[in-house]
Amino acid sequence: MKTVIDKFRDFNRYYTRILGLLDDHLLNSPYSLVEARILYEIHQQGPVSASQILSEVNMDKGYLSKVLKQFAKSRLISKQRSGEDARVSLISLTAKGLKSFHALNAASHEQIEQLISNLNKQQQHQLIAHMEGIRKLLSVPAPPKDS
Amino acid sequence: MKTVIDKFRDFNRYYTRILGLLDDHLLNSPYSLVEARILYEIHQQGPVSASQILSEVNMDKGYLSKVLKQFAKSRLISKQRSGEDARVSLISLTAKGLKSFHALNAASHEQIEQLISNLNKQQQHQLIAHMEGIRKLLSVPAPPKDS
DNA sequence: CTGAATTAGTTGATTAATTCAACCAATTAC
DNA sequence: GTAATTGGTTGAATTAATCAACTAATTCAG
Repeated sequence: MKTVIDKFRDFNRYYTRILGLLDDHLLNSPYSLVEARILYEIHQQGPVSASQILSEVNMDKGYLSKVLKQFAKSRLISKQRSGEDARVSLISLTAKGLKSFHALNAASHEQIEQLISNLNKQQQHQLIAHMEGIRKLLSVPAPPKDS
Repeated sequence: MKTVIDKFRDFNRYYTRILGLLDDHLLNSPYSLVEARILYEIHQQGPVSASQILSEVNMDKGYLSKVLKQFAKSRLISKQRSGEDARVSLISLTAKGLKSFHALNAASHEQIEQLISNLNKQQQHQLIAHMEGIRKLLSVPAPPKDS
């Protein structure tokens, strides 16, 4: 009999594949998965510092710096020095960057739409309920020590 | 209000991160995520051909060939020509490969254990139920055309 | 049967992705 | 004020991944 942990790992393999499929299709765009994710974060968080992005995305800061440099070079983002702390640059999407983001977004949206196209409304909501259930459970805090 | 698709994508970002965390920790091993996955498939499927692995894992066949070559060089796997079809090699783990696999496996197991350590039995089963629910829903087939 | 097309897998060349440590400049802590 | 820390950049190096060309074995079509 499979243990809870085995089943968890089964799901991880399964979902890795789902995510992989989505990426592949998304890759009619010139952006890699992480680039897309970075664009997303910049879009989401308005003017944002590199370290704020890092705290969301979990990657090497040197690498992020290079990706951002590329983005700046191709005019997807603009940087503005923070008044509060002159070390940090606040990054925003340019109009061009926003456009790229929207294109990516639409492609990704379409992929998911495809994926759930066979589900009726009720099933779709069940699906989301499962996802939210997982998140909730995986963020259950440790019980307080009764010291 | 967020749509079903938006929520689905939220979950994808969330779960990407979960998977990323697991990988990172797994990477006290000398193996990359895909290498680990390949070892897993060889272990799982007994003597297996490269193309069978490809059908599970979804990667470039040239790249897989190189990874397998490395594995062979470091004596993790052995190849044996298939009697049925002389083009295919059937791949198995050597004793050394099995040992490496077990080490990886134990590390991965431990990670998950950690992740669910705050959950009681009932919550753990809920978690698995959610995962299985997702799998089931995402494999709902298209309705037959009533032609 | 015979030649054309397909399939399994390999290889070399090339590009893309990622890491790493050293580093500068600004800020905070002592 | 000086030391330590933080935000970010850079160059060098390594690793990962792609791609097309290729060999050899197999299948398919006539």
